[in-house]
Amino acid sequence: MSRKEIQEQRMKDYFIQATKEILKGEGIQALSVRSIAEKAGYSFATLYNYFKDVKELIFLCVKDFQQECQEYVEDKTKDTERGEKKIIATAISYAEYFVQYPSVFEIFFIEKLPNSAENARISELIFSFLEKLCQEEFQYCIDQKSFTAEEVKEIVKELNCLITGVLLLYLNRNYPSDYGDFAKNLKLQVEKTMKK
Amino acid sequence: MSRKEIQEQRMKDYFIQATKEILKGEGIQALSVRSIAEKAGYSFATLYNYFKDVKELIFLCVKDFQQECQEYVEDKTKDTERGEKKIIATAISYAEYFVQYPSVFEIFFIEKLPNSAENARISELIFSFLEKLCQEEFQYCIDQKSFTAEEVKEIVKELNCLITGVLLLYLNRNYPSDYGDFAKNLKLQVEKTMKK
DNA sequence: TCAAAATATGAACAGTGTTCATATTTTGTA
DNA sequence: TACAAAATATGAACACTGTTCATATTTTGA
Repeated sequence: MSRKEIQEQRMKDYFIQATKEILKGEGIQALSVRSIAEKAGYSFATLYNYFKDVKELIFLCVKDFQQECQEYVEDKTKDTERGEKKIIATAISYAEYFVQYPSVFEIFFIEKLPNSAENARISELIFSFLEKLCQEEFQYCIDQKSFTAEEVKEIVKELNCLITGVLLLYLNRNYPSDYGDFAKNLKLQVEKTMKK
Repeated sequence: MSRKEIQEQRMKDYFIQATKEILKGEGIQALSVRSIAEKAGYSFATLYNYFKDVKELIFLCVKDFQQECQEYVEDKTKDTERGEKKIIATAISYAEYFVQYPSVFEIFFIEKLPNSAENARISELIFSFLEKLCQEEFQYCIDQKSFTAEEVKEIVKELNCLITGVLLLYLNRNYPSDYGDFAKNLKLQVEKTMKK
């Protein structure tokens, strides 16, 4: 990276960092071009010298949040025995992360992405993320002959859709209204999906 | 209803009708207090003499859309044989309706509801809607002893979460990117859920 | 017919994202 | 070191958003 590129990336990181902090703290309803710039210590207009619009900035946070989520999941599941149990624990921890940071769920699944080749890649990053988290463990299951590769493909898709829906209904429609019920339901359904 | 109440309801209906038309036509991104009022033939300020805010107006459309969706589903499934097959057809038609009207999906599952007793009722209306659509047929299955009441309770919950997730990923993250793949996946997963 | 009540309305406000001309700073050369 | 040129930061302005409120208009009833 040239001197210039380093400096430019540093500027971008200030804005990205500010965006992440607001999303994890005050939440997405507090996020605006002006609030981001203020937290970064610049004018809102400066932001436009580094990003084409605020959506670009927002979606640049996805990778960082995924990294953080992955670390959360790995820590939560590190003592779980390998195989099916670990996959279940991974899926549940993945969901827990979004309950803890609802605004991250919004960015990942709700915030609109204008159609473009770049955004298609971001989209893919998002919807293949759970698969990525479980990949190693599913491979282990295939090696152990507890699942075929074909079965795994279907299960991953189903887990992904299921958990996304469970989260959306809980976070946006308060269903179930109690967190305990949500967690119980999540566990039950994830286990069921693994059993089929 | 008193004369006054009739007139007031009529005014409300003008705004509700306008809102529904915009949502089904130009979509939610074209929906604003001013666009609704213009379509209704009044000033935007008049709207506030009948609704406390635009959210109240938007969520008053839910019942109408559910009615419409129900008619769509009933028409699509009227020739399907009773029992499990009809439930599957119902769930798929339900999803199809939202693919046809993505803005209705937004209202139902994405648009934020401020916390209140009134909104809790709207929320319940939404997340129990699929159950309502399938209720009669599930009862038939219970009577036929193909499912127990306990099983039905779990299956309904799972169908609900699953379809919500499938729709969210398709409509907001273009996953899968092809409608055919979406429909195939939807069918497969609904059938799987019924089989467990 | 006319006062009183009900209703409709535009101005105004605070917020949003974005653009652009300009002020400021940094850079490289003379 | 001085200065012109390029790079960068910025506030004003614009077109939107939802909402409030004083006021203009219409309807009602005596």
